[in-house]
Amino acid sequence: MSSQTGEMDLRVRRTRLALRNALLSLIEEKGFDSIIVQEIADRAMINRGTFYKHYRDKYDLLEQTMQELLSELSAPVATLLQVPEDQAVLDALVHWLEQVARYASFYRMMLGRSGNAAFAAHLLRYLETIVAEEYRRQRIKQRPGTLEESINLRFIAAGFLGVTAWWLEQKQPLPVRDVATQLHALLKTIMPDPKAS
Amino acid sequence: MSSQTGEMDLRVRRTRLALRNALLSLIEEKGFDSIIVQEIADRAMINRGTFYKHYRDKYDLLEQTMQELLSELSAPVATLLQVPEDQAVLDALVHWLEQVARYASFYRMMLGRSGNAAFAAHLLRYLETIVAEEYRRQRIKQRPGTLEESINLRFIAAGFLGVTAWWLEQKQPLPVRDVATQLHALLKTIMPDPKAS
Amino acid sequence: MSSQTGEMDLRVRRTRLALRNALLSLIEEKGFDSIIVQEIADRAMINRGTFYKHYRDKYDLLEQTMQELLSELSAPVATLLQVPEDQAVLDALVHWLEQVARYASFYRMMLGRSGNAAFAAHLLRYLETIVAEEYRRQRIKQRPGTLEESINLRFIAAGFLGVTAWWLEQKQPLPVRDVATQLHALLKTIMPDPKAS
Amino acid sequence: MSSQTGEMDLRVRRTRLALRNALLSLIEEKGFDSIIVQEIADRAMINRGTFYKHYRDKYDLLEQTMQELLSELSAPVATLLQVPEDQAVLDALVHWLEQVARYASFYRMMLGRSGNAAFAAHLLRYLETIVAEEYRRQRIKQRPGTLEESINLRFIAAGFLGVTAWWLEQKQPLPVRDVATQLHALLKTIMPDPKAS
DNA sequence: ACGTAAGCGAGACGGTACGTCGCGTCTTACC
DNA sequence: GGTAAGACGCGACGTACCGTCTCGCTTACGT
Repeated sequence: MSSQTGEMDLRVRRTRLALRNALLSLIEEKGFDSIIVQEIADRAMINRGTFYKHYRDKYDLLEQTMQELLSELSAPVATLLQVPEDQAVLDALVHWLEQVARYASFYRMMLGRSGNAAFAAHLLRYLETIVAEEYRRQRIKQRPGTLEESINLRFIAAGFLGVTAWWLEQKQPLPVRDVATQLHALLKTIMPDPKAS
Repeated sequence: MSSQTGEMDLRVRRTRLALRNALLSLIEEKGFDSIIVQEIADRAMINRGTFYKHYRDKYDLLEQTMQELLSELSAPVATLLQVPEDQAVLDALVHWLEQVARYASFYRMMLGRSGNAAFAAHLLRYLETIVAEEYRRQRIKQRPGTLEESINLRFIAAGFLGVTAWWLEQKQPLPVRDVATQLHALLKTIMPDPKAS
Repeated sequence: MSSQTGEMDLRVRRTRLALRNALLSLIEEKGFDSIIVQEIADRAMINRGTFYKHYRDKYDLLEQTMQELLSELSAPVATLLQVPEDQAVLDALVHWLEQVARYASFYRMMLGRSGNAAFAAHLLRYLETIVAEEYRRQRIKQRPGTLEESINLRFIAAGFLGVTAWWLEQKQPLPVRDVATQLHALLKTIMPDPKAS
Repeated sequence: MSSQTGEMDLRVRRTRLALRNALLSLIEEKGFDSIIVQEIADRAMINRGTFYKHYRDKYDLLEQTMQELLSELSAPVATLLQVPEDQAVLDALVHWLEQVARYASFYRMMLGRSGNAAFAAHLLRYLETIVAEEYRRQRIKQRPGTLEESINLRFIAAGFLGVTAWWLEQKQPLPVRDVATQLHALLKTIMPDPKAS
């Protein structure tokens, strides 16, 4: 049941990959809630019993799949933001949107009205961390832990996630760059200029 | 199965009220998803079969309950915002938070990680409408339907909802006024000053 | 889950009867062990889930069915043996064999090599009681509870059951009367003549 | 999968012995039916897969184990009965009971209410052969194959097995000699005296 | 004594059946 | 007509064993 990726039995890795992909494609088609384990197993072309050898239930599979997607996001964003340039933030935004776009239908479903609150909460928490770090990086003179700061952090993270969801909802896809630019503008407006404060 | 409130059989109104309250209290205790119809019926002290005489399923009951809560919100907010004063916006914010606070545990659950995406989407849509009207009221010089405007609207509405959820998550309740003030400040920062533009 | 026969819901009685008959016919065809619950339900044309509303598992159903069959046996045999005639014993034997013959295929299976030990033990115990009563009726001068008596009782009951099983195993059915007569002869040989002792 | 004992690989013999003993001890503890292959393997301290290298399933293992036990019985009994003395029969009875006693808990389980019909049938068949030979040895004037003879044979064999099971059921073990004597008496009563007929 | 085929441990996998749970529908009888 | 009581069909759940199948390691046997 553990999730090491490296040194495992080939069959195990094959099976888990198949399950992961089955889940993703099913979510794209009909959302998460209405999926039943038999469907996942069918699509992955493994036996239902085998599913339970690897995951406790469909929520467990979702959890682990989520972790993997998130870890594809985290590292590069962190790297980008190490450069203290204004450009870095824009790059990070672009990277975020592009990454989301890679699994667009998946994220659209998970963030939509028949989506999954836990998933959104997970992403939200992640975004909050990023924004918090950015605050610190810009040495913004808000005492951490302040009421003011907490509210601002959550406001930005939630707004950010909201716009991402909005972007995914559009019938015809809007260019990443345009959305990133507008988000960047919003962030600059809302994040107090360190020199000015 | 219809939802008129006024002229119905007394027994019917009693039954529906009991079901509504049962649902609310159960959501506060364990969230919506894990609730089963039998529990609602038990707590409402009615027969399970009777439940189905009134509602298609638990989602139907939630839907109708949701509508009722929302309609308690809408009217006053609309009224408040008719006054073209800066103060009006703050009042509206205060009213929103107070209203949410009346059913704090309910909203906390529905907006939390084991919450319900449809519910959140519903609220989000409502907030977006309010913010859009406010934009129009302030005659902000953004061409409606623009990319820019759509993004800003969603950003603000989502940020707003995010902060509300954050507020509900706090162990010890923060004063409505403080949160409203900070939100007001954020809104003033982010909504372009009509005179300046 | 209780087994009252009288005052129950009509549907319940219909369902249980169907299950009982399904079980009996299935046992005749393939023995008890290899039967699965789904088969019983299929043949009784009820849903598998409903089966579990009435019986804990297939063993429970067997148990209760067994009780019913046995109670069809007991009463008349007891009555017959109340007459202190030699003829009475023969009559009882005939009745026993005839009763078994009514469900011949069922008993054949349950007493055969793919049969069920618990069932055989059940019958054996019943026969032992009958024989013990007969001993008492004939005022046989064996101190009850003696080693001698216990062994004799068991020997007769087991021999009796063995012959019944043997009779059922025959391809072409032997006349009840012949078998009963021979058994009667054996019993007279083995049961010490009260006058002689 | 074959069962030669002599010339096999040491490891194979070790493994099979371990499995046989594991089976026997498990049967003593909980009867045969409820045993699962994993348990046998665990107790024998071999891998479950290895079990299937040697036996088709647990019934196969039982079968072979049974054969071994039976062959320990047969030979001496046959020998004893060659002597045409009355004493020989008693000796054979004693030997039978003693042999059964060596694996008392095993036989107790296999012949008890949670026992195995196939096993009992097996023993019964064996006993029937013995009794049949004894009939022949005593030149009893019953035409073989008669209804009368068949019934008597089965009656005696079944009675015999029944008493053996009864003996095993007793909490405190009764002396072999007493039971053998009583059985002997029964046999003499029931088997028609050749001289007299 | 040693190389090699066999035995074996470890464990993934496809199956089948289990007993349970929750759903939504229905019927009967009561008020 | 609104309810209570509860049987029923249905479908999914998570679990338990089954028998089969690699894959390497280890060990007894034959030369």
